[in-house]
Amino acid sequence: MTVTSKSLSNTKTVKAFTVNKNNKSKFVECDDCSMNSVCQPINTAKQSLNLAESYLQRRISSKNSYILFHQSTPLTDIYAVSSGTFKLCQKTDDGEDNIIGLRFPGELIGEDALYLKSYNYTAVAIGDSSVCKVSVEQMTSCGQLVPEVQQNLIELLSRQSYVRQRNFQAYIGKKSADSLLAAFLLNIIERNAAYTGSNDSIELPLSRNDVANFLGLRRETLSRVFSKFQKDQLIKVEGKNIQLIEIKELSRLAGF
Amino acid sequence: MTVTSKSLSNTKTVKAFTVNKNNKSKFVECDDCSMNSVCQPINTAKQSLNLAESYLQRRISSKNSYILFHQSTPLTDIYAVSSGTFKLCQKTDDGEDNIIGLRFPGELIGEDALYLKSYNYTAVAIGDSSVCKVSVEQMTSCGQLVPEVQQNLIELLSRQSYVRQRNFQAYIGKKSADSLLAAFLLNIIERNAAYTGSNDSIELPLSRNDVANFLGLRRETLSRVFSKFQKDQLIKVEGKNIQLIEIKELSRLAGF
DNA sequence: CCCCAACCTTGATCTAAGTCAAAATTAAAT
DNA sequence: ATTTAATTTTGACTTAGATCAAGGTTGGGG
Repeated sequence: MTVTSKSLSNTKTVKAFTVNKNNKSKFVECDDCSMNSVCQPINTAKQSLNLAESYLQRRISSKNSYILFHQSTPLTDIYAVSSGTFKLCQKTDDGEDNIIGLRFPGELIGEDALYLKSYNYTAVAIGDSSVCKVSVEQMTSCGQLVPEVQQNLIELLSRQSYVRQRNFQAYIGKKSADSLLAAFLLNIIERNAAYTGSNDSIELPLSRNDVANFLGLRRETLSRVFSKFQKDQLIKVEGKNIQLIEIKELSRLAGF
Repeated sequence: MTVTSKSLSNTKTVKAFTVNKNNKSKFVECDDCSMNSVCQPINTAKQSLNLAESYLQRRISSKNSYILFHQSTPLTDIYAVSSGTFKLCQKTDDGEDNIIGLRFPGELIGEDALYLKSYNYTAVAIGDSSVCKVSVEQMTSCGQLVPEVQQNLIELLSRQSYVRQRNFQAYIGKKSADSLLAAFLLNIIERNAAYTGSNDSIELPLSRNDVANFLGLRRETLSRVFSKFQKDQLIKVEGKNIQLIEIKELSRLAGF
């Protein structure tokens, strides 16, 4: 069962660190986290492994604009967002910061550096956030002793492979502002659904500027599309909260 | 060294199946193939594993328009292109075929289905092509016996994670036809460089229509940009052959 | 070799997004 | 609470790409 999910570990999911749904800065449930496969307790016939002492640090908090790591520095850790949001940025030649990805609770950051051993973007917290952190070096040496660790890493990577492909598909070949925004809203709400418990609304921490940057639109254009979507009763916006009203129509616009 | 490349296997690379560089339909060198890590001979202290008999089939050839697998069918195999090109397509609601990816020699197809266990696009050969094929089920049972197989799968997935991220970055946030085409040309030539031996030209098997579809442009627009790039002496086009002349300028246009 | 079909290019208009400028709203700071 | 700064929205105009239409190429089959 090399590439099957839920390999061994009938051990219970770690829920000690999650708090209630009403709390604004709640943490994602471990069950809903992409890191899950490599940070559940591992009990084999021979030994029980204390992850915290081996390679795992849970729920490290960080303030707005905190930088997890810088572009072009050597890989040391991979992270999972446990609360808040992170943006992944690259500097362009003209010094502009380009947002090339977003990460929400339960999603990984930096795992794509496993191959080249160095990060190829800068990861920045948007608002108060927190992460769980896995030391690659330490996990690696663990993996040599405990095969289950390897198995779990395979699960993590194959799941992530799927997530990335899906993300790519969401945006490739889209050009119109309408379809881009529709795809964006559906994409981020889906990615946050397990965490927020809602599949039609989100508390969007990004500025319009950041969204426009990510989608490759001008902020004025994005603003107009937001206005149009509201006028046409496709979405409802209240401050940072965005609620989808006509999901069918938005899906059609997005080409899903 | 769980996630390090070149784990064990000091065994020689399989080169028996490659032919000379001048041959039009040559096969990619195994050294340059993403599948490499899982299809090299494995010799452990205890046993020598015959991959061909276990889970691997080499160089299965296919003609133009051959379909490797269909969207929404269960995962059975993952493939590496050994010659030719494949396009990954999804049907849109209005019946149109949407190209959401391309795969060149040495690249994987279908590995992103490991997580959900079903393919989420249709893979179609463009021109005469061939693939190497790994049976997931068989490899999986092998992995339970031979830990090196697991290790090799980790390498494969982490490398692929990087490749995908890079691919995503190439297109996200790009809107202008110039930057899209520049990014596309640089991207595909880079991805083919090891295979073709050239880092400034390519024999592009796709129709303009397919390229336009993939980039989300109209074929007329794409054609105009091609014309402009030629007029400005950025590229030279002769039939299916495209040669980059001003790589610096193209990189600037692409925002790299 | 010629014909037909598929593919590619070019031209003329139209439309959607970019640009520039200013007003309005929201957030931060004193 | 009031001022100031930052962000967002709206308007007028320009430009790049889409659309519609026609003319060229290329390539395979008789």
